[in-house]
Amino acid sequence: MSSIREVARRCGVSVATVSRVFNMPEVVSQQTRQLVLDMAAEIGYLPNESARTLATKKSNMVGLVWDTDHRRPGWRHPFLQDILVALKSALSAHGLHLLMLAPDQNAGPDSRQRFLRAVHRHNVDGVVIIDNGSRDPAVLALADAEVPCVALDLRFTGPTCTYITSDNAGGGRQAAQHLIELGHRHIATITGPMPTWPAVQRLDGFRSALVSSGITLADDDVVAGDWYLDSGYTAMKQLISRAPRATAVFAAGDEMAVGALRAAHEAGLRVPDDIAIIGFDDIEVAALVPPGLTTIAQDKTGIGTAAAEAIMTMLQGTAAQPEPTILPTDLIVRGST
Amino acid sequence: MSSIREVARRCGVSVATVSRVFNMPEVVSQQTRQLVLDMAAEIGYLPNESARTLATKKSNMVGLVWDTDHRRPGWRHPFLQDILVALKSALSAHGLHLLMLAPDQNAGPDSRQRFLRAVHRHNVDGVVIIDNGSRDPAVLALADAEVPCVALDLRFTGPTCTYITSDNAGGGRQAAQHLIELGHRHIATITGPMPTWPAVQRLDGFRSALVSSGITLADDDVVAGDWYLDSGYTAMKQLISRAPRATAVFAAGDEMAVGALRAAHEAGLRVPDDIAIIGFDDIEVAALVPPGLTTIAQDKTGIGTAAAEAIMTMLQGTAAQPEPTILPTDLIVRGST
DNA sequence: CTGAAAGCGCTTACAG
DNA sequence: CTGAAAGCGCTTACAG
Repeated sequence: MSSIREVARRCGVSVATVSRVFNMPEVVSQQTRQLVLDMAAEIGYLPNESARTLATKKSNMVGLVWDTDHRRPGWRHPFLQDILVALKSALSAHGLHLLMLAPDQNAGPDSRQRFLRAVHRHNVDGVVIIDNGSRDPAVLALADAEVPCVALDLRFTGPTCTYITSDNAGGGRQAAQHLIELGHRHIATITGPMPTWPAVQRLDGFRSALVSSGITLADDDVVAGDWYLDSGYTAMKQLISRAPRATAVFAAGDEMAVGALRAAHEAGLRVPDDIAIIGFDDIEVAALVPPGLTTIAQDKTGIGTAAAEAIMTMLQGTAAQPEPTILPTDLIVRGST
Repeated sequence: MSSIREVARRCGVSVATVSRVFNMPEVVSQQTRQLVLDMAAEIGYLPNESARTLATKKSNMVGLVWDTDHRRPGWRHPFLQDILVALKSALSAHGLHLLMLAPDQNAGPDSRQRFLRAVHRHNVDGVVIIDNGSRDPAVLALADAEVPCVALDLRFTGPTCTYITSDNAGGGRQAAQHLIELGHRHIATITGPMPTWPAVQRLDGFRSALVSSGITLADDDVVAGDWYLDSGYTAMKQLISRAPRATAVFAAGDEMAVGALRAAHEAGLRVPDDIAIIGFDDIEVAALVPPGLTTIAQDKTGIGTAAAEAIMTMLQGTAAQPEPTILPTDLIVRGST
């Protein structure tokens, strides 16, 4: 790799000038600039980011924390790829790269420091956190640090933190309204794992919309799942066994809804005639499982893009931290309601 | 951030000694070592990776190239998350981080250099390439560079290159054998996009196993898809319209198989009684779509892990580049055959 | 086993 | 508009 010295030498200028050509081009004369640019292109000069980071304390890398909990190896995000694509392309348009942060080796596996250490060692400028619902203390520790953070689906606050989330309460409301409009009066729900924020919000919104229509959610008609398919299947079986049985079920996540669909099917119930089912997320399968899953769609691309924008505003360093972004959800009607 | 100087000062030793404690601990006296270690822990010293990279030319970062083609924004990997998890955790066990390489801003969007430049600027030690079937010249350019590369599902060769792939031909054979054992004699197939390597291999294996049993694949019974659901749907309609109609179909990817399933359903055909369908990949949906998709499973975790191991061997720099890894596939029988 | 010194490739006041 | 010089935080021969 040719260094800045090499191009300076060949151009007969100082390294400072070459540096300026790349960092504050307006300050160098048109003629010198062109000379340097041409020479750089000719010999394939590329600034060394490590050296630059060392000198400026800015790495142009944002850390990605995700899949954090070594005790939950099976955890999967329902639409990670969509988020990643949007996030990465929005960041790269501004010259930022994404570094997947691995827990620091020298911190213990349970150390609260294991991400923070990685953040500092690698000089990442900011971090994006994709929640996995585990309340990992090492993730929470990032909030206390002075590094800009944006969390997804996690109420992450602090002087340099903000978060992005779908309007989970609103989505829950949409689900309820849809079912009510279809004439359902006895409605049940399968919630997410209960202390988690999205699960709570979706339930709250759902319940409040029912209440507005004079419908109450019986305790027996609320069963918690864990977002995954099997839990939806089990929960649905439980709901089906009740008498009288609900005529509609809101599953707070599509995977669980698919499990519920299967349980209904096995019980010989027709969907939506005997029982209607509505999910949440709009994952790919939703359109594929017969009779097609009606669901509340999250704006997956919007989430990734908003995360990128939030982190970039914070890196600008101008304003205070950006307000949390709450993205609207969308009712997608398919065959299951 | 406290620097190496600070801990040296506090311990009354030279920075060289502190550096040795972290990089060649066996060479410093037990007593000094402990002193330094304690002090480092006390003041929270963390080596700065940028400075280290600058000095050693090794960054402990491996680049990830994926989703490379800006002209194909909709491209999705069927099991990216599984690969990522396995790759990341295997790498991080060795202190390596994954940097998602964004195309270099200053190369044109079509420049063959756009990944290579990012590789050099960021001093990544190696790169993992996840193929998207696009033959992006900027990806191919990585093969000519001197940086260690391992590609997934892409026959990537060169002095510092190797690749990982499932045994696509073997999987194709397994699919054929399964159908033959079930008594099928008139068999059709929906292939992947045709010049791509996995598509070709799967078809070759499939066809050769048929031939071994004295069955030939009629030209009309071979329809190409593009891996995605819709193409499977369309291809299946076409196959169904043939007379005589095949009694079994091998779709070379699960997404396409799901589309085929739908087409069969819409045509009023019972699966597997009227027509059997077998897929390839074993993605999550395979188990979810009724009647359950029989498929040839890829070892998703194995692929990620193998990629990590290959890159680490190359970084060791001892041997020549590692041999390509061909991972066995697995027949998973469900309801569709 | 340890230290002094040079060097990795850049940026940025400070002068001019 | 440009250059000389110091500094970013580390590693690594070279001596001892």
